[in-house]
Amino acid sequence: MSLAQIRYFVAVAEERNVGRAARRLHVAQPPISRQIRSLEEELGSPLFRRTPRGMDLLPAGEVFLEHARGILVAVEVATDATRRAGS
Amino acid sequence: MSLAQIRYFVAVAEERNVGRAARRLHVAQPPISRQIRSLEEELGSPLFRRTPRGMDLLPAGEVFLEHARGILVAVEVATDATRRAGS
DNA sequence: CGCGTCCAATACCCTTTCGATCTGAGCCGG
DNA sequence: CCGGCTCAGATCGAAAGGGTATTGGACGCG
Repeated sequence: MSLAQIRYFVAVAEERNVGRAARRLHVAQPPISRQIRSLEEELGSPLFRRTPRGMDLLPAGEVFLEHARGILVAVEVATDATRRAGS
Repeated sequence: MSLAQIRYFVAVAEERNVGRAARRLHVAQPPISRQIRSLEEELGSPLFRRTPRGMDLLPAGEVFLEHARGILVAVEVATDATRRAGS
C-alpha cells in the first residue's frame, strides 16, 4: 500500500468516478484504475462496485475511506510539524 | 514521501544505526541511507546527526518520529478494519 | 433498432524509482 | 598504524508507475 494509492482512493470515492478523480489529481485514468485494483487486492476485498455510470462505494470502502482520510491528514500534520521544528 | 520511507525512518530512529535497521527490515544498508536522505530533503530539515558510531535523532527527528509511529499504526488499523468489513 | 456517449478495464511502451553489490571515507580501539 | 566499525556514493539490473491508444460494456436518444 502506498500513500498515492490512498490519495487515489479518496479522490475516486469522493468523485464516484475514476475519470473525474484522474483530472482532479492531474494524472491519467488508467493509472488510477490500476492502483485502485491493486489496493483492493492487497486489502482482500473490493472497495467499489463498478457501474456503467461510475464507482459506488461498498461497505468495506466506506470503512477504509474514514481511515484513509485520517492517514492523509496525519501525513500532512507530521510534515508541517517537522518543518516547523526544523527551521 | 512514501510509507516505506516512514518505516525506514522509524527503524533507524529506534536502532540509532542504519545497518541494524537494514537487517531488521531485511533490506540492504544503502537503500535505507538514500531514503532517509530523500525524506530529509522533502521535509526541508535534517532528522539525524551522522556520527561515526551511528545516527542521533535531532529535535526535528523526534517530532517526526512521534507522528510517524502514529501513521504506521493508522495504516495497520485501516487495513485490519477494512479486511474485517469485507469478509 | 442502431448510433453516439460515457464509463472502467486492458495492452503496450517508456521513464523513473528502487534495491543489491561493490567501493570509499571517516573515526575509534587495540 | 591497522582492523573493524560506521554511513555515503557509484553503478547496475529489476520492478513499479504513468501515458497513450484501444477495447468492451451499458445506457439514452433519435
